[in-house]
Amino acid sequence: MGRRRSEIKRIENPTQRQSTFYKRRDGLFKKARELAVLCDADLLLLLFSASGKLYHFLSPTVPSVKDFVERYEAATHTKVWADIRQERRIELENVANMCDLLEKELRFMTVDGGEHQYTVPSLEVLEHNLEAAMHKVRHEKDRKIGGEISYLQNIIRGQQEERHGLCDKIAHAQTLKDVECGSSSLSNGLDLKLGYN
Amino acid sequence: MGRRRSEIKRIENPTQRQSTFYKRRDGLFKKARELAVLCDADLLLLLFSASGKLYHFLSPTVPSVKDFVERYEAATHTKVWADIRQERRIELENVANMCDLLEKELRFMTVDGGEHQYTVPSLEVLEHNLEAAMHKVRHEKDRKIGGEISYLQNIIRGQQEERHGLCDKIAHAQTLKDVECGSSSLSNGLDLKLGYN
DNA sequence: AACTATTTATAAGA
DNA sequence: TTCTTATAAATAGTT
Repeated sequence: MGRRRSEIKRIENPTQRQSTFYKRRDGLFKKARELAVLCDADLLLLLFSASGKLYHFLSPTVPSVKDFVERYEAATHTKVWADIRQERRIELENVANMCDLLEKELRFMTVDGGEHQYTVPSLEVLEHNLEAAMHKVRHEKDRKIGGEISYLQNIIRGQQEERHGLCDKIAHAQTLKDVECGSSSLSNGLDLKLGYN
Repeated sequence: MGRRRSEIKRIENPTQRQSTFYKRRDGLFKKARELAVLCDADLLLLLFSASGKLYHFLSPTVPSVKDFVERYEAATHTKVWADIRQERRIELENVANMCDLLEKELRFMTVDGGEHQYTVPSLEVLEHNLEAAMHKVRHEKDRKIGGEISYLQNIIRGQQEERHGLCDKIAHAQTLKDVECGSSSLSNGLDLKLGYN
């Protein structure tokens, strides 16, 4: 519909192609809207220009692209996102299984009841592991307690030293006092220097 | 474009609506295809009739609906499936975290090294748990071994009884033989009846 | 973007 | 449905 009949093949002239794109794009969207309204149909139209620009139309009755594609999935039984979901599901199951295993093992090791379905050899492995763990825990505890004790001992030692120092000072002060009281005051400064430096 | 100018509003007559739907659907798809070819554009057109029937068109350059919607996502920054992915990711993370926790705890309990970041009280709890678990494992082992022993004992007992029976029978047979050889054959039947019933 | 000459789409009718 | 056809609408080439 125009001045001349046009073949349906790619328009090589970029200016002409762009012009035609605008006109026909508007026409297409208009037709899409009209169809939706006139015939009570739902439609989604996504359009990328050659330059990558996006134009889209969604009939007003449809809330979102997601809902629409889900409807499409349901209609075609062609699960658009099935692979992603599948991947995720498998990944999740693997982790969950691992988790279950660990939890089961752990539950047996702690106090709550578990199913008594262990064989004697596996129980012996468990016993061995527990014994090893016990030693480890005890060692760790001792180390920690040891550390705390030596920390406290250090504090005490420090305090004792401090106290010693104080005692000495007090003792010295006492001596000075005694000296001061019982002798001449001439040799005071000298005495201090000799005895405490 | 027809015999008369038509308003763009829902066609109430179902027959007419259906007819118009067919015509305009064909027109729309034709226009879509032409636009794609003439202007080198990519487009996706999903259409549901009022009765729920699906018609779709995907420009030949685009391999799938999924790819197209992904392109749409990239263009709009409107993550169509973001929420699903998010949900899954969170779910997965939760399980993985739980798994890590359990594994860490378990690793400490078994032989390999872990980070020594436990406090003394938590080590005492661990020690207590391990002791409890140890008792449980030992008890379970004993129970199993006990069970197997008594099972074997039963078998032995059975075999012993069987052997006893056989011995008796042999002894009896011997007796019979002795009697048969050393006495008259008159009282044979009576002897048997009295002694072994 | 606006203007037409033309082509194309389609409403109504068969 | 599908075809026909009168007419409305779209648009190619042009300005």
